[in-house]
Amino acid sequence: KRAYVIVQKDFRAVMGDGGMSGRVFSALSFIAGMPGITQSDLARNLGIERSGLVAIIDELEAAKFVRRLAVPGDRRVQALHPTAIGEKAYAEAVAKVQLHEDRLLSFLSDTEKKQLVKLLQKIRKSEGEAK
Amino acid sequence: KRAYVIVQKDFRAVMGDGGMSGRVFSALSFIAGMPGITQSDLARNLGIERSGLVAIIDELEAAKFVRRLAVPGDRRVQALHPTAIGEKAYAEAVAKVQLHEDRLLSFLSDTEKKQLVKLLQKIRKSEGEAK
DNA sequence: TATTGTTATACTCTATAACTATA
DNA sequence: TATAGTTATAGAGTATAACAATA
Repeated sequence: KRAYVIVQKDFRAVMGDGGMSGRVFSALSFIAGMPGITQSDLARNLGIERSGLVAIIDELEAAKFVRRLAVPGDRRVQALHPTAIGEKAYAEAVAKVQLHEDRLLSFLSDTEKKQLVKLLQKIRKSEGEAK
Repeated sequence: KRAYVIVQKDFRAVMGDGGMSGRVFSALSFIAGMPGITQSDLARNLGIERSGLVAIIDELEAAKFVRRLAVPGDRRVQALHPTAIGEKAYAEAVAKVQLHEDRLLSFLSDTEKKQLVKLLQKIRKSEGEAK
């Protein structure tokens, strides 16, 4: 059962060498998938504190991957939108991660891959329910 | 496929609330399983640097869970051995982790659990091979 | 020369607390 | 009062570089 620990390390390593750090990639992933998300909501989605997210967004904004846009209705919030450059960079990062994933899972059959994904998604879905 | 990220977080959280930190638990796990292992070998097994291991062993020794013992043949090395207290604490920690794991996987059937473990072990085994 | 354990130091990631401006 | 974004600060965890003792 301790295999999990090893697997965790694998994936952290795989994510790590994409030029983009894991946390930045994750943030960009959410912003690309949910344009207009606020920083607070994004922090909740990422499971980190709002304060920690600031540096990540600063980095993404400095790289011109993301813009902070004012929202008409509520002047407190700043909606996060991916730029064209950001979307391109994200697509490239996804491709890289995909490559590593494929290599890592190359010795599993398609059926096994599907099984694995199904099982992990089941675990993930139950996440919120467990008290 | 992004389910992995979520799952990683789950397991880190699960490991984290055992009173013992994840890295200390992992170290104790290896020492209990391979009594007499040297610090350098243990660091290699854990995938961290020798320097970082010192604090962990200091902590385990302060808690009387582990002893550093001189080795007759080579006066540079210090063999790590679990104490009776350490072995008891380890067994209890394992039980705690097991409980959380069971809870987390409670909605999977036995067959599914076996499948999952088999798949993850396959990934783990290939780890060293990938270049 | 190489290796073991160690210290010192710096960097990354994250959390907590406090602040501001809005609501 | 409550919330969004921010700053400052501190704590883990890890890595690198250097050192003394030993091989």
